[in-house]
Amino acid sequence: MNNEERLRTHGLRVTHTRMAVLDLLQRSAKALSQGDVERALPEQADRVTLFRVLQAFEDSGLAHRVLDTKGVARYASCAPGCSTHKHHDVHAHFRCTDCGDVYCLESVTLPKVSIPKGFTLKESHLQLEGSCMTCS
Amino acid sequence: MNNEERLRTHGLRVTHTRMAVLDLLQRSAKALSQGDVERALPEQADRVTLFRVLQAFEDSGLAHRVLDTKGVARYASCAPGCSTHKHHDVHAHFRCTDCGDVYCLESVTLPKVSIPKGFTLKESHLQLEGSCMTCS
DNA sequence: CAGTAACTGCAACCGGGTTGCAAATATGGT
DNA sequence: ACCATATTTGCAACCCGGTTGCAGTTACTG
Repeated sequence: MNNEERLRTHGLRVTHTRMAVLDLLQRSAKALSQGDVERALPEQADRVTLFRVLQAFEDSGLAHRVLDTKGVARYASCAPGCSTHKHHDVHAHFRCTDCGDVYCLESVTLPKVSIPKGFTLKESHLQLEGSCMTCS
Repeated sequence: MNNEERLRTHGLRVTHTRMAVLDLLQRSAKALSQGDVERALPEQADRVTLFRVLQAFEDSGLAHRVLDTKGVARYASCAPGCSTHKHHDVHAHFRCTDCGDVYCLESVTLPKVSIPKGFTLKESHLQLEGSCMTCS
């Protein structure tokens, strides 16, 4: 399935910006912030548009969102199985404390945990920190 | 050891604001944002001062910092064993997706994980999300 | 190819994080 | 108790990411 179909099947219209951003996310090994996307895009788009495009991607299940060490949102393209509000974002994330980059580690599986009563667990995220291959 | 000694042994001068903030953090079951502290404090202090107080607490090992679901920093008082830049912040954090509050779960232990080569692991954080006892 | 709903761009606002500097204050020595 | 000094505070100001409202533009439907 190409990106055009992918947008359509997630209920989004096909526009230049969306195609470009989706393409960018899929090529990237790291999760990208809105600023990263803004800089990487050939023709520049309004930052609000990029904000809404990334927001739409997350809502529709095309991308998932992680916070970097600074608390800034970064986006990475989802596995094909994800759909609207049903993310399968069950992998760990590695945040480099030197460059701030975020990588998705598909290989690391999440542990089962038991939590105190009164709390209802919906999701768990494992965040690893250290140096990435280029910084260490 | 009382809070005054605690400040001194961590190399910080004893001031009204610091005493108040430290007291506040220790009484709270949740991690507090700078805004939370600002609102909770009896006599109001400048937001920059609070920012620096919390920063100093983190640097000196009096408190540790977690990001909430919005990426905003929240602080919780450390275990007595923590010292300058040597945090023992090895517990999991529970973030309530309804009210945004963050709780430290001392009971949940972190799993050992193996990461891809090229990466150097320094810290790991387990973030749990769901509803807290008051929201669920 | 016309109508409509969706998307974009702009201006503007918000709040957290951060710095530089001058005034106030905690601490150690006399 | 007082002085000198290094630390801490308050203020003004700035940056940046996130967010909204609205008017103009564009993608899809029939």
